[in-house]
Amino acid sequence: MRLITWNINSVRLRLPIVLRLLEQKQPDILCLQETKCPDEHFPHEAFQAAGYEHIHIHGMKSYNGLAILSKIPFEASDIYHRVGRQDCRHIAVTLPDGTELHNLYIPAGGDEPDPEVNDKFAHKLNFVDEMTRWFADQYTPDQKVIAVGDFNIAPGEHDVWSHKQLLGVVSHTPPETERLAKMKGSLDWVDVSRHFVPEDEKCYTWWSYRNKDWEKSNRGRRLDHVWVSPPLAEALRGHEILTAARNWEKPSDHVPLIVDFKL
DNA sequence: ATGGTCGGTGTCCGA
Repeated sequence: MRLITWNINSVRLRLPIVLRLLEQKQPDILCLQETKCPDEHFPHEAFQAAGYEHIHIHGMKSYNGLAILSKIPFEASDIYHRVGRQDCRHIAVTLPDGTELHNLYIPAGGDEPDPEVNDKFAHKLNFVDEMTRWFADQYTPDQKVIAVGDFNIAPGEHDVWSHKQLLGVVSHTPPETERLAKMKGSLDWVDVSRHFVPEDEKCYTWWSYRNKDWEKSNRGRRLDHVWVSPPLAEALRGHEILTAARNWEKPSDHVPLIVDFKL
């Protein structure tokens, strides 16, 4: 089974390159974040024509929004974590073998890393705390669970281009990385990118739009993640960060993260 | 130390 996660920052604007990804990489399941599209405007037909018959979406006007597109049938869940807001940041489906797949878009958190003065940062921390509690309550580590998405946190020293320079920058601050570590403990999750890429090797999935020469300066961050519960770790077969997609026409600032399983 | 660019929407907000 091939699974891809990608923050595409508008599904309507990005439709041509999403179809290109499907054509090139032929995933069984594609999880999208930041679709920025109300459900009634979601381009179902284009994805169904590409072979992705099974679609679960949760979108809204202008912001946020998620989609799971699949060749494999699934049962859509009606669980959504909103954490005090009307945001669309969490959807889930159950696969035929019972594996539960969660697609997450954790809040970015604004600029100021102080929950006292910045509501968006407070919301981000609360969101991670709530997901941590919920995963621990909902599951035990022997169950098959996958969590993917744009977590908007680069947890490790080598998940950012400069650990020292980003310690005070939202996405890599200790309150965020400590909370994400707790969330990782909620189900003894395996961080799939670090399962395949050594801990001391730089690894990024996002490069800012503000840096035109993103490839040369390479000031990236690893904000996108695939986590699996322990029983699925032995099924992992491969992993690719499709950095080339950052140079596709009208690119997203995130690139696809591809994971292969033998199930 | 600062500002740099996107997308959706509506003349700004969120990333």
